[in-house]
Order: sequence, then C-alpha cells, then structure tokens
Amino acid sequence: MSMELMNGSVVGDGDGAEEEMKHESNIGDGKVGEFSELGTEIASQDKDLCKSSSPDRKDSSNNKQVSVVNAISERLSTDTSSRPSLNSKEPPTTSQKDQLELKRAEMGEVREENERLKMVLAQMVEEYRSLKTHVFDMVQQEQTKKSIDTYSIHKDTDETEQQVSLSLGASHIGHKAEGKANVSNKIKDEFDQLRGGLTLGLDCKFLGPKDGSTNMSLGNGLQEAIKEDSIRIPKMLRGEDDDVLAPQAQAKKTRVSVRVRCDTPTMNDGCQWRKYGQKIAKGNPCPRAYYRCTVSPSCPVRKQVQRCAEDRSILITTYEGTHNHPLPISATAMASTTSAAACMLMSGSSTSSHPSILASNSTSSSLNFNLSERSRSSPTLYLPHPSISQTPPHPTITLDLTSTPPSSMTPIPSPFNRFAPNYSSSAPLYPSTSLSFSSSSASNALPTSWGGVNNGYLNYQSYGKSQLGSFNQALAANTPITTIPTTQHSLTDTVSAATKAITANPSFQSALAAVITSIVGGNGDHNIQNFS
DNA sequence: CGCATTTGACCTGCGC
DNA sequence: GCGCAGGTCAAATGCG
Repeated sequence: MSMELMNGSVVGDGDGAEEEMKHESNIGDGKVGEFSELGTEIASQDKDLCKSSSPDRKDSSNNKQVSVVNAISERLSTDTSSRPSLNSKEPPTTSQKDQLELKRAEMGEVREENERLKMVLAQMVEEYRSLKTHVFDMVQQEQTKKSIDTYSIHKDTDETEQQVSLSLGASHIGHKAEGKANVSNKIKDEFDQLRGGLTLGLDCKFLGPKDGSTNMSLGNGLQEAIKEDSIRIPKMLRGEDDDVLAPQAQAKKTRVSVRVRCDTPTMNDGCQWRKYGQKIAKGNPCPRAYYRCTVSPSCPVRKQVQRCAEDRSILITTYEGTHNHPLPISATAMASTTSAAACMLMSGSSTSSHPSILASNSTSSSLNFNLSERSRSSPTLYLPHPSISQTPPHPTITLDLTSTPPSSMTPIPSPFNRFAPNYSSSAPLYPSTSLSFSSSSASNALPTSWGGVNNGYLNYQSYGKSQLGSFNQALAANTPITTIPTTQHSLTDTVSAATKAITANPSFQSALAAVITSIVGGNGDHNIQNFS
C-alpha cells in the first residue's frame, strides 16, 4: 500500500544519518570550530523553523538539532576523557601548559555552545507549546463548525465514510494511483474539516515536514478515526468495497500501550471513560477491562486496562483511536503522547527495515530510551505480555513508564540492542514498538495520576521550562572537571542526572515523549538511536 | 430515577 | 468447518 512512501522515507533517513555521522566524526577529531559552526547553523535553522513553512527544511533542522544534542554529549565525553592529565601531579611542561590553555579555550567554547543549545532547546519547547495551543484552538473552532453542520455531515455518513476510506487508500498510493485521482472536492473539503476536528494534541502528522506526505499523514490520525467510525457501521450498511478496505483499515489500527506503576484500578489520564466490558484474557489471570471515551458520544477512542501478570503493580493501559473532540486540558498530555507515539509507530515501522539498523527481516522494533546506567549496562528489549502484544492486526507501541522493567524484558546480545530497533523472536505481523523511558532512580515517582487539574498540559508547560532547564543544567554541570576516565561513565552521569529530572514527574515523561516524537517526526529511527 | 458497572451472550477473525 | 480467543453488546444490577 504505502510501501513506496516508506521506501522514500528510508532513503531520506539514510542520507540524514550519513550527514549526522559526518558531523560527529568531525567532533570526535576535536574540530571545535566546526562544532561551533554546527551549533550556530542549528540555531539559525531553528529560527528558520519558526519562519519557514518549508516542511523539508523543518525536517532537516530537526534532524540536526537532535544530532547536535548527540554531538555535545560526545564533546563533553571527549573533554572528560582528557581531564585526568590536568590533574597530573607532574610539573607541567611548556607544551603541557599550551595544551592546558588549548583545553581551556575549548571548554570555553563548549560552554558557549551549551548556552546556545539551551536557547535552542528552550525555543523548541516554546514552539511546541505554541503549536499545540494553535492546534487546540483549531480543533475547538472546527468542533464549533461541526456542531452546526452535524446534520449535513451525518446525512451522508455512509457514503462519505466509504468515499473517504477509498480516497485514503488512493492517497496512500498517491502518485501511482492515477485512476483513483477523481476524488471529489467535497471529500477534500471534508478532509480539511476532519483534519482539524479529528486530531488532538501534538499530532506531528499535520505539522509534519513533508507536503508530499500529507496524504500519508492523514492516514494516521484521520484514517484511524474514520476507520473507527466505520467499524461501528453494520457491515450490511457498508459498501461492497469494504471487503477490500477492511484489511487495509485494520492494518492501520494502531494502538498505544502505556505501562505505569499504579495502585488504582485505572490510570487517571484526564479523560472520561465508561466501562463497557471485561474479559479474562488468555495468559493473564487479571481481567482486562474495556473502556470507551464518553467526552463525546461519537468519540471512537477506546482503551483497555489490564494489570501485568508478572507484576500486578504495573497497569497496562492500551489506547486505540484518536479523539474527535477537544480534550480537557488535563487529558492533553496523554492524548499528545499516544497520538505522537502512534505517529512514531507508523513512521518508525516504515524505517525499521532499514538494513543499516535492523539486521533482520523482522518487522518488530523496539526503540529503547533507557537512560539509566543500569539500563545501559543491561540493555533491554521489552517484549510485551503475549496477551497484549500478540494481536497481529494491531501494531502496538508501548510506552514503558515503569521504573523497573518487567521480568519479560529480555537482554538481546546484539550490537543494536541499545539504540537500534530490536526484534522479537515472536515476530508479530505488525511492528510492536517499545519506547522505554525507564529509569534506575529509586525515587521514581509513581504515576498514579496523569491528569488532575494541575497535572496535565499546563504542568507540562511549567515542567517543560523548569525541568528542561534542569536537563540542560545537568548537561552543563558535567562540563567541569571530573575524574571519571571513560566517556561512557561521564555520559552516564550526565544522563543519570537528566533522568532524575525527567522521571520526577510522569506528566513530563509523557510530554517529553511527545516532544521527542514531534522532533523526530517521520524519520526518527536514526536520530532516536543517537539520542539515547 | 438516572447513570455507571457487571456479566453472560453474542459476534468476528484467525488458525488448524 | 470447527474451535478458540478477543472484542462488543445489552440486560441486569448496584449506587448515589
């Protein structure tokens, strides 16, 4: 279906990775000037990001921003590794003094660079916030419109949904489907309406980089919602083409699974849910509860809540679908995260087969964001519980927000297992992507509540500043002399400090996931690997 | 009384 | 075609 698009993005990613590697190798050679230039370039590109409407430019800018973060980490590590010589008890020779001066100069530049990067990051957070607000406003406006036009839209529901589904199918194969290019303007208009109305939070798809991939972008959020709606239409009322569409639609039924430690029966994500069923799933004695979003009667979003069989303190909440209504502020953090994660899943799956990353023919990927030292030393592959993950028609992305990975997490002796997409031996039909934000921090706050009046998006905003600041400070704080000899350890300390700041608040975790996803966008794999 | 939850029945898809 | 498992429906029940 969208294989051509996927291939296209793979090629694009590959170029990006090469460029990134080139930068990093320069830094590794100690070319401070180039590093500074790179930072300046990124800073300027970030400004362009605000002004420019060119999606490609934005995309490349994002790639480079992530690479700069990696670069500075590399840089810090390089500095750290050279520090023991500064502490040497031997009397310094003239050449050593020169070296000392040089190093000091370098460090000064790096500090400047740090400051610059702080600014860039702050700006990115600011941009994300304003964009999110903008999208939210748009959604509200569209909702108002839709309430006025409800009748006229619903009148043609069956026909429209069929047509939308058909045209989506056509749009996915886009350029090769000339014969299906007779999409009516009416449907296009409805696309535009739905674009505003069906996406929430950070839907990076619509803010996405590539105009050419707009159709594909539509696929994730819009198509999902449309599909969800169409699911509720009795088969008899659907057209005969539905048989053709059904597998395609089902294949896109992405799910976002969130694992948190939670004592309450269900995780407060800020949304309103009504329980409509409960089942004992095979392989897990804990019942699985089914919830439906009740904020809007027509909202297609559902969630499943189940406790982990191995560790019952872990609550696994699986979200499916996209809200077609404005969300309470307290619910936007989770909605953004799930929406973005679903976006990442769709885009990530398109690149997971890149040969340089995945030395396997498997389609399953696991992107680990394990930041802790323990996690680094013991790389993990999260294999979700079979009752959750082994549902082939549903590609699932798992956000692991638990502090201790479950026993089912299996170390994979692979050179890719830390950063690159891993693959499951069970090899599900569709990619099951795991984003693990695990932390070794013993004081890891248990996310018993996602929402709350002051704990959602607003909180992210405040944490976005204060804690991202901490993140930067943690990076900057590592610049002073330490005696840790290896780059591995200094980086680990840096990352551990940052991890503490990040894991201190679950809302920030989700928001961070959303931010990262929005930055990484459609070609995240390479960048994510380096970001770890 | 209205709303939410519970729970058994039913539907559907998939593997054998 | 059959059985199994996941998912949904809707009547019954509970609660404020």
